[in-house]
Amino acid sequence: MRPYAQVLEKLRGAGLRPTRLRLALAKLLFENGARHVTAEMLHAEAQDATIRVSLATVYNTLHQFTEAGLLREIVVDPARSYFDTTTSEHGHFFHEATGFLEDIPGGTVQLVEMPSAPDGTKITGIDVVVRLAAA
Amino acid sequence: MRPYAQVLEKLRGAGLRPTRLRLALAKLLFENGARHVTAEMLHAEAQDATIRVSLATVYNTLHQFTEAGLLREIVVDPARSYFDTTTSEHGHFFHEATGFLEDIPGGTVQLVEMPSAPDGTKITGIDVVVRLAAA
DNA sequence: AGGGCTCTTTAGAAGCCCTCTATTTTGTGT
DNA sequence: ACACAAAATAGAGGGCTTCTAAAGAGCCCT
Repeated sequence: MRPYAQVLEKLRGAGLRPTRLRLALAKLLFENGARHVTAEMLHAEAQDATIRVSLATVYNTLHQFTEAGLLREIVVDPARSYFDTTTSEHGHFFHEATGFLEDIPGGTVQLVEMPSAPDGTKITGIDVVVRLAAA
Repeated sequence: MRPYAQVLEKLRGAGLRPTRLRLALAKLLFENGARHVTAEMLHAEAQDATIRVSLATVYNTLHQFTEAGLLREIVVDPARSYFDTTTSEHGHFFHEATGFLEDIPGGTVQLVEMPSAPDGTKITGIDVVVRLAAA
């Protein structure tokens, strides 16, 4: 198999130099389905895959990917930042007890009415987070 | 005027001892209309009103009020926690550049369809945040 | 291919919110 | 008032994230 062809294209398309680490992290992120990761999770995963990378680089990379539109940052937990590999508009379930974050399945969560942005502003994103506890 | 009657009732109703600082902070919070404050903002305000209170107490108080249902915590910014004096379900505009948080006016933001909670969980809250940038 | 310039990566320190701890202060029921 | 329990405090400590300065890797041009 040609392991890096896809992610390589992805990085090129985003105008990011395809460095070794970016390729490796991109592979972890984008070749395992829809994912929601924290910096620490991704760092640990990289270690497990014997990719030597510093936590600072993981943060850098996540932010660069986010700016390039490959990731979307989801703010649900004051203590941690999550990054979502699905960048289109969609809602999330957040399990408060475990910190597990997942997409809301079954089509997009939609608002009855689009709120109109205050004067002098424009809407850059709409986040819908449904918080969950054990039943 | 009888300055503390209202907030006193509020604290009593929530089962919180009406201490001097709680009364003072509650007054700042609840007698100035709908508000969205961070711990630091409230602390600064208290100082300005010549209320000597430590930041730790402000945090304690905000959390106690939140648990008692007098406030609602809004997670919009990874760097800061906001507390909202309006506790009913409603959406927010968040001005990313300034950190200013406000209610979405004109009736409640509503979802087209209520998502069903995953097995073994129950919904504890739904947050809708509309992010804004300068037009 | 090699040189040089720029962009990346790194480790460690530092920053920022926020929480914890141990002590002092305040409120409350008797 | 008294004594007990709850609350407030200062300061240290913690966790996540960012910064800094130095080393390394990628890329373009000849």
